[in-house]
Amino acid sequence: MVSSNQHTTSEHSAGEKAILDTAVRLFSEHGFEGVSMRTVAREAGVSKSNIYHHFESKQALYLAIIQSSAERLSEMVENLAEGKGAFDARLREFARAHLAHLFENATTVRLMLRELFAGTPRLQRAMVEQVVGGIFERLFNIFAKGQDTGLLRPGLDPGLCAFLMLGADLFYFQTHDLERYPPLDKYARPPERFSEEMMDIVLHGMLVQPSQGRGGA
Amino acid sequence: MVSSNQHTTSEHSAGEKAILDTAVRLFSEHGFEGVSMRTVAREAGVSKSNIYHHFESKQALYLAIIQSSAERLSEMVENLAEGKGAFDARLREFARAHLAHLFENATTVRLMLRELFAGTPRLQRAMVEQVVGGIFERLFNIFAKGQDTGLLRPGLDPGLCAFLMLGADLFYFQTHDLERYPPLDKYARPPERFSEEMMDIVLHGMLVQPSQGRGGA
DNA sequence: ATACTGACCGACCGGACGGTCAGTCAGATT
DNA sequence: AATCTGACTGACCGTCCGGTCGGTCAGTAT
Repeated sequence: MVSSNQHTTSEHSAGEKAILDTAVRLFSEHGFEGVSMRTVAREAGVSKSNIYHHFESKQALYLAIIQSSAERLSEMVENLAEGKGAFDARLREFARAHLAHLFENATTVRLMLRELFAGTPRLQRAMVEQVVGGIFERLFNIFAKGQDTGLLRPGLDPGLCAFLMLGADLFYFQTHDLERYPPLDKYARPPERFSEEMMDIVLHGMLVQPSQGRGGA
Repeated sequence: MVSSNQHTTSEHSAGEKAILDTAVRLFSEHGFEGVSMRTVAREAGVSKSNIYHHFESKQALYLAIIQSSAERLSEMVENLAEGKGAFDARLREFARAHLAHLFENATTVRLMLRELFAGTPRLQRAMVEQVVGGIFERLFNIFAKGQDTGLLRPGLDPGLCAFLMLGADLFYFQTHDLERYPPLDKYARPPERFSEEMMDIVLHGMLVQPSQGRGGA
């Protein structure tokens, strides 16, 4: 009675949770082929057989992790940055929140990127439809609306604008670990500064009337 | 006498070349852990023992491929785009040539990106120093010179400008295969058009006096 | 002719792989 | 008390892994 709250609140036993947590970490670090079921079992503190009790196969375990990661990311995109403020302020806030979101969920994001860039076509398609497409179209709509209201340069493709913004964030995330090696270390900057300066460049190319944004030295 | 030109011209036997060609293809597609020596041998049309006759270990084979790929990429960067033309024209040409270069050496580039983003710190460092750093600093110098001559907005960091340009190209290269899936397929464009429009956006944000570049509208 | 070399091969090794299975055990159901 | 269920385990299977070894064979130098 005292501790019988497991199946009502979580649907996962303690072992299953340990398996999932360990697997998402290992798969995101070493990829599908780079992780053995024995390693997952050892690091999760359970037997290998126990994993097969909860998941049909290694593929099934991987799929479960990918899907739960995708759902988690999709949910978090909902709270990124919506209607408030001026056009450029909204965009800046979106970029800042998106980049912060990437680093806060680094493990999950790395797993998704790995699958996106090197996974099976089947999963790539699912991932684009369920996760990437959503983020992209959300940003696309902001740009399209900005163009309707005359704030975005008429000749530009809102899709390309969205692509550049998301790409800059993702590429910064991907390369962030490489900044410690020379000669790149001289040019390193923390995420917040990157987001600010990146949007400074991008926006002044996109806006009809480039407002200085932040004071500008 | 008739066909004794092998060790003088290439230093590689036919078998070794087949091994190298096959291995670079397989490793770039499936990564180090995703490729077995048996597979390399079978697809190269040689025995597994033959690979070990030419290379000490799987690691050694992988390293040889990474290094030769790095050298090949470094060489090709030499011929990218140097001094001729106006500031913005040079940058546009650099971006166009760089992107074309990525697609022409897709296999090699994919291998390098894999190692850069998910490899061992040891190799990451070497790669940054020998390959990435060179490309980056070359582009950095173009921007720095442009700032000295008053063509680049004074407040901007040339390093960030170089990062954004290279990042846009590389991110486009990475995501190019994903453009066929909805909803991204609606926004797809060929590399040449991407390079043009991307530079249009980026340059108008970077230049003090944005010259229209190519005719506009 | 002899000796040597480098490219190449088939058979084999110990170990790790993904996966299976019979069975234990605690706790809820009857 | 008997039964059932789901979490969990250790021992085991066949396969594939990276790597080794003894040996063949064509070409070359002596």
